[in-house]
Amino acid sequence: MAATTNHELKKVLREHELKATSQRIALLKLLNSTNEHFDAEEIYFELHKQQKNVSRATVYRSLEALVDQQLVSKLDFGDGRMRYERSREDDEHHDHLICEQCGKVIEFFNLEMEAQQLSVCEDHDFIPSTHTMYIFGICAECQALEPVGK
Amino acid sequence: MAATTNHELKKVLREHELKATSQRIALLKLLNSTNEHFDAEEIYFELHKQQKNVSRATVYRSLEALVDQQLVSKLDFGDGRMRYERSREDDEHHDHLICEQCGKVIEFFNLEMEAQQLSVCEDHDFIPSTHTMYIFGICAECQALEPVGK
DNA sequence: TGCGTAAATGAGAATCAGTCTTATCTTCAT
DNA sequence: ATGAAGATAAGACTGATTCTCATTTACGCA
Repeated sequence: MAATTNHELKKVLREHELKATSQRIALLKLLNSTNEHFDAEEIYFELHKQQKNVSRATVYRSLEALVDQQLVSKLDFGDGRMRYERSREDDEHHDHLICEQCGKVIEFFNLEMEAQQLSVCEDHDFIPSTHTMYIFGICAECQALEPVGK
Repeated sequence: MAATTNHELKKVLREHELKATSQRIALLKLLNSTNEHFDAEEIYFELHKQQKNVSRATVYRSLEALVDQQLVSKLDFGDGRMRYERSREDDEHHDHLICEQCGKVIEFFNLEMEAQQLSVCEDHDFIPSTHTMYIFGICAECQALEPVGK
């Protein structure tokens, strides 16, 4: 889903049985253009910077629809608001390292970890649908700035 | 931290540089007496059932203090409110399987998974402090009720 | 054991993310 | 081009959590 032109995005939306409104196109275009993990308010703000005066309610409703259709991923960093990122072409799930100092988000994928998760589910006769895995800590840059050496 | 008497709890609180107020003692005692994952409102309600008329603000503030001192763990199941559980004696971290049908929470611990997490952190020169790992899906009982066979 | 002070609490106002309502537009199949 | 289904704007509303501030309590010290 690397679509970036209005026409392509329109097509993508229709393929997912969503009406191709200008608001949704703007939203998808924004998320497709960045690797940032925006929250709803930031998305609202970014759209307004682009003269796309989408209402807050529409930001939330559109994000919900796009998440349902897996065109967008919803992330919960545990700080009380949800973040959103474009979903990746490959269906490859990735998880996140989150720096508690600077807020940077580092993505990673670890096959062995995914395998272990499946194994745990099997052990408990549990059918997994999704998972969230966030590791909080201090990133390399922040370690350099404020040596935690002690 | 298997303390359960008022005296023991008082000692535990003082060891963590927290004033041993009756509210905090009641709260700790409640969480130590169960394996439930209560949210703040449930805790507020449970305390009132026991004639401990702790205010909501105090429930939140005390929980925060206890979490800071690692006497209590805070869990984010992603449904808009935080849950709290007593922290475990052994430092053994456990993670959660959460049934999307009935809300049941199954705890698990997987050494290999923890090892993989450390390895990921090393790869990224990242110093981990905590992590959250929740697997959402359907538990065995709910599968039996509503066969997902399909 | 009584005191003073820093810390904690209660009550309710305030905040903040997110959802809902309703009247008004758009999209798009026909 | 047209109308029904679906989407939007604006702001009210909700529910969880935090804040404010006046009052109370814990506890180290005299």
